[in-house]
Amino acid sequence: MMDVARLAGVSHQTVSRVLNEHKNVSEQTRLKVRAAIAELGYRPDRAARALVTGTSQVIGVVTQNSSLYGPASMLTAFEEAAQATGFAVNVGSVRSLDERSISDAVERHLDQRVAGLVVIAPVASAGPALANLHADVPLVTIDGDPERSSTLVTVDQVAGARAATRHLLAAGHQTVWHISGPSDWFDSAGRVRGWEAALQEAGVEIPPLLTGDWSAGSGYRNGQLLARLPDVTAVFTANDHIALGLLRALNEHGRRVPADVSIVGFDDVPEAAYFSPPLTTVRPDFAAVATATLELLMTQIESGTSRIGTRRTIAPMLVDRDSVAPPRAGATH
Amino acid sequence: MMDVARLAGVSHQTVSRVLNEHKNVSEQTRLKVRAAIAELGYRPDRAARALVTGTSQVIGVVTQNSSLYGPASMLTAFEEAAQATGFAVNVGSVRSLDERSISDAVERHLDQRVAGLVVIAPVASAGPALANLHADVPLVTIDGDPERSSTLVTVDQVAGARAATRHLLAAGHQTVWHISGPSDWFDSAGRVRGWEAALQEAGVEIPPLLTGDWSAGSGYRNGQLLARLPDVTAVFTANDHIALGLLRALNEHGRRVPADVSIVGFDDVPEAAYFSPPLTTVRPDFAAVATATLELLMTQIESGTSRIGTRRTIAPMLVDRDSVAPPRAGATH
DNA sequence: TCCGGCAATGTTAACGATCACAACGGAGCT
DNA sequence: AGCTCCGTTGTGATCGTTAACATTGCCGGA
Repeated sequence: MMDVARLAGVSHQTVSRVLNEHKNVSEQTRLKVRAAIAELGYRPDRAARALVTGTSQVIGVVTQNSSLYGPASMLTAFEEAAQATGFAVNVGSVRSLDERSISDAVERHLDQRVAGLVVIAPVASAGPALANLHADVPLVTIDGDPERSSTLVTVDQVAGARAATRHLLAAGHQTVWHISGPSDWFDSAGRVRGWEAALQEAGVEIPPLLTGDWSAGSGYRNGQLLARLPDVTAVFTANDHIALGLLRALNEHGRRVPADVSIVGFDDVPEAAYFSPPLTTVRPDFAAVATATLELLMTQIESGTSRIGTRRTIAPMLVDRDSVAPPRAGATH
Repeated sequence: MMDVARLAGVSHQTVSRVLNEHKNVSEQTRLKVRAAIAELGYRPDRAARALVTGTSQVIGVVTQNSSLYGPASMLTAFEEAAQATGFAVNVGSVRSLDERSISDAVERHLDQRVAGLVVIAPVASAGPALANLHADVPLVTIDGDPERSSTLVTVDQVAGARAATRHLLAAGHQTVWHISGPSDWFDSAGRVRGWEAALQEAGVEIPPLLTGDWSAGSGYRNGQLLARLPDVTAVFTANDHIALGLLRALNEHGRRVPADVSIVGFDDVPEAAYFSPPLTTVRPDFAAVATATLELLMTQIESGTSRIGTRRTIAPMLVDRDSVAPPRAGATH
């Protein structure tokens, strides 16, 4: 930095001012300094800056290391968004989402003096870990606990599930079954509530809930059961992979989709359009989640305030493909 | 740090020595210092350390932002491995893998003074970007250019493809068709070579190559073609998603898998076991790739040397499921 | 006894930026 | 003319750590 200053014939402080785009620098010296910077190929040392300002240009993201489609998509979307603002993204993945693991990951990030923290915390156990966070770091939670998190961005699971269920009902089905995600996930709980709400609104019987774990395997296992119940003509699954497993189970039992059973999934994974048949599903807008998250985080970082109680909800969208059809006349009841 | 020193009744330098596990510190003072650290909840400032040592405890990873299964899996696997060694991981994703984008991402990481760099660079265009890297940062390339990269970890695509092709041949098929990935990917090229080699070794006709782009859609489109060719009884696809699209195309044309056509995929995505039928595929060991990468990188970081010309190849494994069967007697020729 | 050597500890000076404050000079007002 | 104000620039001090070197005290050998 001294070299740049010398070459430009100014003081190091003026160089710093140019770097930080201070207003009170004359156009002339600004140009001189920029020229010197370019000539020497100088780049400011982030560490030195972090040392004196007490904050870095890094955002920490805590997520689970599984390659679940939702969290993974959010991570990349967020990373891309953050890049545009000049912030770097530090990932700290945790193997399981228990309180201890999350606390550890958060601590690691705090160690690194991150400017802000994004926690993708879809399960209840993440709540306490964040509540005990003494430090006043800007923090935004994605898919976190609606009861606890002060700043939260979330996909509107209830609306998505309701749309999926209504879509099946509208096709003429008596009722709709549901294979849910793990019960401790908020996403899962929200989808269950939306499903129930839609059935209730339609004044229709609510079938027993089947529970999965997001995996195709759990869809397959629950499908073994559903395939044996002739009553079942419509199923809403908590995600597309469960739907894939279900598809296979129905296949094996000779029940055709959508002729015998209609299915709606959730997530719209890229392959969903190539299931057999192409899957009607609900698409959450992960890019919008990422953008909203970044926006809220930046507001906190810039204002110096932490934990503004803001909530942002992103509405998902039903993608209609070929896995839904009216029930066969007189098939049930 | 001064506070800790005062409380322990030593100098700040001694505290630093304890922190860095220097040898010449008496057991007694070490304990005193540790106690003081614990009591005050002190944690060293990474930025200050980075400033004086000139290096951080951060590893930068450059990858593409698409959610392709392979790269995404490697990223999480690597992140987890790095965590164990106390290193943080900074992701810099790029939208496309052209030279410019990669250079930019690398520059961003260099700005952050990363201790080492991992580039997941599966396409040829990444080569020049890395070659022009003036700085002497420890660097490991994953799936990079075998001709250029000095330190490289890679899945043995050729071996995997050869195993897949042989498996189909062993089932009794006359020959094996192939739908490849994008032609500028090394992974893709390797799988094509392995496929060709296996056919050649068997002294069997090599059918024309079909080209896809990793997506299920490309599998479907190529499948439209293959489904019309009665000769086709065995197909090896460059990944599982292409296989899924192919499966649907065959389905639509009334060709059954594996009765009429046998398929082998690549990647073993978690859902592959629940395709209809469950997909026989080749599983690369992403965790092993991550471990090897970290190991090579750490060697470079610790020794201070950069770019040791080491190459590590990870052998994949064939996972046999239900998408392969012998051809029907007298089906062809 | 004296001295070299070594282990344990302390002292001072960096590292490279920003911040707080001071200094300068020209414009505009009384 | 003299004063204030403000835009522009420069001058230390400072952030929290490690590196380099200095110091102390004890041990063992000549």
